[in-house]
Amino acid sequence: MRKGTRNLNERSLQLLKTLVERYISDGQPVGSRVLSTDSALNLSPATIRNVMADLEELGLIHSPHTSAGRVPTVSGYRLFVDSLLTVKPLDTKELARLYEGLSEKENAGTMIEAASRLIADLTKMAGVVTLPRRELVCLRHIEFLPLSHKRVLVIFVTNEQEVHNKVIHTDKAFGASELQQAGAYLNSIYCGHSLTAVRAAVLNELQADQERMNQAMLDAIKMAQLTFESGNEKDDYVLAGETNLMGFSELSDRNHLKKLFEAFSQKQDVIHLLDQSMKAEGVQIFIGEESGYQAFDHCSLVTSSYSVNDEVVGVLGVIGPTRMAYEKIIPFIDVTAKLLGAALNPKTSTP
Amino acid sequence: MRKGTRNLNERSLQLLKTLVERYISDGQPVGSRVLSTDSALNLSPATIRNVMADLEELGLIHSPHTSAGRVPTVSGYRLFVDSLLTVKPLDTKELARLYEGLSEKENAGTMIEAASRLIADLTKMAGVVTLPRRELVCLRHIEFLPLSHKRVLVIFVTNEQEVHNKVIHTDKAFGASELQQAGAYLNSIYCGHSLTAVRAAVLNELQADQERMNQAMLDAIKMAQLTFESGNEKDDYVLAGETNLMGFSELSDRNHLKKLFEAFSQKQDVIHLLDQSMKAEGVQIFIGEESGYQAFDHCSLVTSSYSVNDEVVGVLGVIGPTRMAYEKIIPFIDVTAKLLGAALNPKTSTP
DNA sequence: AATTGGCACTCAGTGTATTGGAGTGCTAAT
DNA sequence: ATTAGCACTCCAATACACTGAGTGCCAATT
Repeated sequence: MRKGTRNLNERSLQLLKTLVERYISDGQPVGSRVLSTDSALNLSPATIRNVMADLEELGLIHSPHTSAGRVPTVSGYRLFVDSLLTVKPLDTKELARLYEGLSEKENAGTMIEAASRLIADLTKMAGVVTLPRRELVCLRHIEFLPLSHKRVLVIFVTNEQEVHNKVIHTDKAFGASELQQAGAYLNSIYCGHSLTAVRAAVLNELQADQERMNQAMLDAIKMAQLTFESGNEKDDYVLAGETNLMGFSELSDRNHLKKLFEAFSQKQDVIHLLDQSMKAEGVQIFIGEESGYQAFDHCSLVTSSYSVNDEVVGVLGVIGPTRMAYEKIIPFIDVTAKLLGAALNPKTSTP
Repeated sequence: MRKGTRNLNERSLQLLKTLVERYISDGQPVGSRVLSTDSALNLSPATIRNVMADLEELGLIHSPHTSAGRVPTVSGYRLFVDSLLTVKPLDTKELARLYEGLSEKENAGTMIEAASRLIADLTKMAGVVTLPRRELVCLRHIEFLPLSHKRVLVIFVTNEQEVHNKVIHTDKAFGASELQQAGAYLNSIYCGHSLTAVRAAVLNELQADQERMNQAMLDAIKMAQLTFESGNEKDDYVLAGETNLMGFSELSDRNHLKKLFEAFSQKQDVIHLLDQSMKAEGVQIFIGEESGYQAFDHCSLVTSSYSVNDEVVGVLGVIGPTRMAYEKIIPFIDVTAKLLGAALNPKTSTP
């Protein structure tokens, strides 16, 4: 505490910065000697040791054991990322690959897949991209087909040229032609509206005075209600390059790896985490335990929401070890999100 | 070679059998001493050593190093599985869980998923189930929607209540009503036919004399041709419990594990392998390198095709380390395949 | 007061030697 | 044909010394 008075002056921050940079590039605990030559400060190792002792006391760095160098802690990384980092501009080759890879895709789904794959390939880590939020998507076509036992297969197409389907249970059995009529009716009034709007309108109709509607219209509305009721949107994401993570020595522990992959296949935790970063615009970073999920304890997650028409519709990101090249990854994710948003923009969609 | 004359008599087979059984249950190389007490043969360790030397010369077992016990080789496992194995009847609890888990499912897709999950959970290894072959599936409904740039979105539903969709590129631009007519036409003549039948019929129509058809019919046929042309059926499978494999020490090597998981996510090799076992009826087993795919070098794969109406439509199986309890897994997979086939039988499908 | 050189200390990692135990192969005896 | 006995091999564990990197602290220097 004696030296606590000069906590975090310019110089110690500079040293923390070079320490983190050095550790990120080497993966070895970095000692006072290398730091002395590595930093432009021209200080002797002894001085640096004093500073490092301070940084350690502040919980920014940490020594694996007595005679090892120092390693950044989560708080150390956090400080580095928040205030010390000098982002590197994106490599033009990478930019070109991104640009090329995100164009000329059939529909939103394949685009998302391409984005995830690109992130994984270019970062050599795992890429993840959520599907665009369904609420912001427009209904293009809806249709009902009869099944047995009062069940109906609903098929609906959105403006992203994505086909969704769902089985609903109705009160009574319908024939094919009745269902066709219902579909035609719903198409005529709801086509082009967003799914949220449709849901709201349908609820409204049901609660409103129903006398002006005939039975067929009422049935149609009821089926629409069943189709678009909430709980429907099991948000999903596309993951790519998980196997890249198996190469990192810091994730080599079998148990950690297992936890991580279990989280991937259960999806739930990942979705929660991604949902959080959907709230904020721009790049967000979760370092190590910050995420709050044990499975990601030794990972960092760099995400960015992506938008279509200035409206946030999804999130993409990269998952890797805490020791990752944030200064490159952050701008990379930022740009990728923007490119994906632009590529998804339905300027070329059918009228 | 001196003792080659008494290769593989009853006794040595008996010893091989207990050796394999012991190794499967313990995971430790088994030596002459344990084998002497374990087998009911009442032989001294020395005698057993002689026999083991023979077995080793035949390539059935192998010593990791001079002073370790013996471990079965691939051929050893093969012989064991083919002729020595005494299958254990299926645990009634497991049977009950299987039975329960495979009933009451919405459609084929969820059934397949349930099956895969059940296999993984009950064996503590990885479960894999292919989707039912599309050729044996009937067309129930087909429909076209216009997209921009002479592209058309095709949606078709099969008798399993599965919805498929595909984007096709047409020669000219169609309007919504034209496409609707085309769909109606195709529905009227091809509904209820298997997809292979439809493909064949469509090709036939195109090659036949086209004078009796009007332009609209011709367009419809052409679109059907584009929809069902081969290369369409990207066969797929559902994998569950991959993470279970990370617990096995014999697969702990990071490199092997990575290869294996890459194979899982690329799917291609797995599909080829499963395709092979589709040809044979009943249970098939690939042990270690037998599969021919490097990724599975240290794994065994126990599969069985499953049938609906006496027609093989898919394969299911379990992937685990070569050291697995074959005597339990084999009947388990056998039964699961039969139950899945029965559960998929569309006795309750819509008329 | 800040910086530095010097020094003792700690600790992971490595190499070497030793030992015990498990298991084998071979041979001679039964 | 089987077995007991014995020499041999190899792994695994243990102990020990030694090195090198890095630290903490103190006293000297600026």
